[in-house]
Amino acid sequence: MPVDFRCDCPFTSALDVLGDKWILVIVKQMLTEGKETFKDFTESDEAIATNILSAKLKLMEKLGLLQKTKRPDNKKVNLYLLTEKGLALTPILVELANWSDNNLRDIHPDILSGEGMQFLRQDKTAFTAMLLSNYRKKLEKEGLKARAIVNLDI
Amino acid sequence: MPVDFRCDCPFTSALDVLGDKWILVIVKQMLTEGKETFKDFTESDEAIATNILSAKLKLMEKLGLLQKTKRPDNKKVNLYLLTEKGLALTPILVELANWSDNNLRDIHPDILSGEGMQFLRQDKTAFTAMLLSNYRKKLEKEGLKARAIVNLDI
DNA sequence: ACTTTTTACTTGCGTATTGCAAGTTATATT
DNA sequence: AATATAACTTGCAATACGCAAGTAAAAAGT
Repeated sequence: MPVDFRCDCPFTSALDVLGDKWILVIVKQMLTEGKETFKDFTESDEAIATNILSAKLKLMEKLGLLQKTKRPDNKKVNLYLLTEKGLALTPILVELANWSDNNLRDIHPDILSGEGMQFLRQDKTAFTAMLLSNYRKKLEKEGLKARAIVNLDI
Repeated sequence: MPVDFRCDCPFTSALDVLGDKWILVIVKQMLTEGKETFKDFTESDEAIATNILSAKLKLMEKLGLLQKTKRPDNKKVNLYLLTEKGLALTPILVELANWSDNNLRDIHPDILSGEGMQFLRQDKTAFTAMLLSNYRKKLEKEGLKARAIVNLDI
């Protein structure tokens, strides 16, 4: 699974890495739902299978999108945390959500329009900045406080 | 192939539709390389297989991302042209290219840095607007002029 | 101390998507 | 009328995805 690039186009190369059904969903869950452990991800709405989750987390670590660590007081639970390279995916996610909001409702009427989406509609840039700032705050606290939930009910 | 949605999350729903290796590449080729016929797509750098191309074009038409038409004087050649819903994907593509430009060079050093990418780096918004405006100009001419190339050598 | 639960996986197997090569049909060109 | 071109389809191999079950190590409960 070492990602082979089709050509030198920056658009296509991004899709060689991100063009699947799971990687960006996992980033979303970390960024907007505060998920950080293997268990967290398996309990999500999207219901990722454990074998795929395992493979994707490994790949994402290899790609440098996330880092695998542990809390000093717990040898069992692994923490998966976004790196800067992973955090840099935020604007892509925001554009994806924005596109769904504007263009997918005809074939999928139940798409959520919660507080988060309304914020996004008003100010995309501020929404992106908020997600990043929340996650960075969470990272700072990591190791001390057990959990700094970022859940926004998108 | 009727796209089934995993849940009601706008992020995830976008990926249910766009989360594959080809749809956004096809949109990119239309938007930045002036591709519009079946033949055009098969001749690309990315080398999409004809069976996959056929399936994806059908799906994209069904999703309303593109429209299939012909020129009045030619019954053989099909034209695939982006709709507004398809054009609305432009900001996503721009963010993808921008992410590659900034984060993928370590594992893929040959990523292009042409004129287009330099424009993108300087002003993402203006770059997006330029792509859209170029494509709309091309659409206007369609039917009269044979080809309004948008090729930017990204 | 020892039994149970929790977490983080792996393995096996079936299904779905992707990819290659070759073939087919209709239209256009010579 | 013969050849070439465009737009496909079909068959089959390879890869990715998905479910269910099982395992190992650490933590929690008694």
